[in-house]
Amino acid sequence: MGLKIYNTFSGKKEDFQPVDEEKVKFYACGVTVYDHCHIGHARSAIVFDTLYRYLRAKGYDVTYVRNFTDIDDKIIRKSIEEKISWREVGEKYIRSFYEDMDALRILRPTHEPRATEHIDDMIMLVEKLLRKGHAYQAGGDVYFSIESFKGYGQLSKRPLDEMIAGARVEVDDKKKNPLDFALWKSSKPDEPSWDTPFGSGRPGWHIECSAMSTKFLGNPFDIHGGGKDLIFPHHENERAQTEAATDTTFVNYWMHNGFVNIEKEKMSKSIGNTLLIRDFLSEYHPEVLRLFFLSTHYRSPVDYSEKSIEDTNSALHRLYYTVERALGKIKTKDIGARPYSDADVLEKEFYEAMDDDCNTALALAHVFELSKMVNKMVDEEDESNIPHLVYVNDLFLSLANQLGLLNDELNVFESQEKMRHLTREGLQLSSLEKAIGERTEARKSKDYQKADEIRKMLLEKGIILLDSQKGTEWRVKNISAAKGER
RNA sequence: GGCGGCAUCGCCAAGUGGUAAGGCAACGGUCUGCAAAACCGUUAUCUCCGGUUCAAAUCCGGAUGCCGCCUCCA
Repeated sequence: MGLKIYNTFSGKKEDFQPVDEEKVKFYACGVTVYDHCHIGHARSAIVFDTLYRYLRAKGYDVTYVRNFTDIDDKIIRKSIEEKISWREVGEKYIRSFYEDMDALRILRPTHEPRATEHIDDMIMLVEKLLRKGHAYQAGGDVYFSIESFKGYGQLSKRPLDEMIAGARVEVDDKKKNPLDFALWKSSKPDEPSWDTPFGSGRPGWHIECSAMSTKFLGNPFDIHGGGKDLIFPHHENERAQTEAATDTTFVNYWMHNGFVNIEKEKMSKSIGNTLLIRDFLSEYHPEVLRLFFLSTHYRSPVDYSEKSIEDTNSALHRLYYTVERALGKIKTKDIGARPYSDADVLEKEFYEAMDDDCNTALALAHVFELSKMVNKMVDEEDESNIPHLVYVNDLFLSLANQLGLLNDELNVFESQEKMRHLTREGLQLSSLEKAIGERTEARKSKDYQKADEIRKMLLEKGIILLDSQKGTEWRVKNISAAKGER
């Protein structure tokens, strides 16, 4: 089994061959810390988190670097708005970022450098580019000369002359070529700046990723990832300046994830339809978002809609209940597992799917089939198959975990949702329990009319009652289903 | 204007040459005092036209319709 990765550079799926046989060096573009993260950031983080988990599961020693851009025009603007220093802006939103990412169970990368911690590395890189004639100074700024790098445009596949002709490029007299981009910018008097041999100022946007990826991973390194929008100009420019400076390949595999639309519309600040991760999490369990994104191939656009999220929510519940049922049947931890070949087939297919450019949608299909297999075994009368059940359930859980799913105990998963629901409906847990108690009494005395009234009354508040030998439990009714009835 | 992508069951979504995964929803059945959950069963020939091939959702050409990027953006 070999991993294949779709490489944006070649436009093809390629066999993955790391520079070092055992190791993978992986860089993903992080965020600019000037605001809370939205679900588009979440998608990128989840996609590359999944890749990170999978590479590790395959036995690679992975060095994963994800940066923070903590100096930039937007941060400066925000610091004026919020009347705090630009450093405080960065601190504030880095904290926010971690809260969101931790909630989503995004694993921490190996290194998370901040741009301003590596100003010296950037200065060295700019100096090198000046020395080699790939950059020039103009009015306090330093620009990269794209004509000095013959491969410019190869990543984004744009013919140079047409890009200039297309001419939505800002005209700037200081630049020799309109497509030249800033490596270093002079600062205005009240802006943050660093002293350098080529004048005081602050870094251009692209230079940080070149400097930090090279520092932590060397050249070339294996995988560079980010959102599709970063292909041009960010990654094109990173590539140009790094390869021009080092005369070696910068990156072997470029990976880009697709965008998130909301209700069929592009999510953007100007339309005002951005959905923050924290707002999503106040309504749903974090794994709902992960399962939702993993249900679509990472390179395709995905349309966020309330219905899709509700569907995903139902699907996730099903997986959780499968585990509950299995554990209920297994009861004790002491039962040994006995291999089951039908499950092994699904495991193999799971890995084949993941090997095929991280086809998580297909991999998930196999997880659902395992879920079905577990449920079937739970329903079997014959207890002699329990060791098989133990085996299949373990496999089911481990593959789900590998995708970052089913991390919680069911009661934790459910209780969060129940509390959110009670709050939304303005219900007290105690009064709910009282009503359930009354119904239990009514059922005991065979007063089914009263019992049904209570069931119906609670159903109107989105609460489903489940009677079993163990007593009556309650669950939150799927919201979209509830809406259909009202 | 340039570059690129997409069109598969009611909805979401895999599938790049051999007669279509999975999820959600729906319906029938088992179970239940009634329900729910779970399980079993049922529900598609892949936008249209033409071509290549023994064979195409999958390759080629064309049409139509969506969308993204080219400017900060995950």
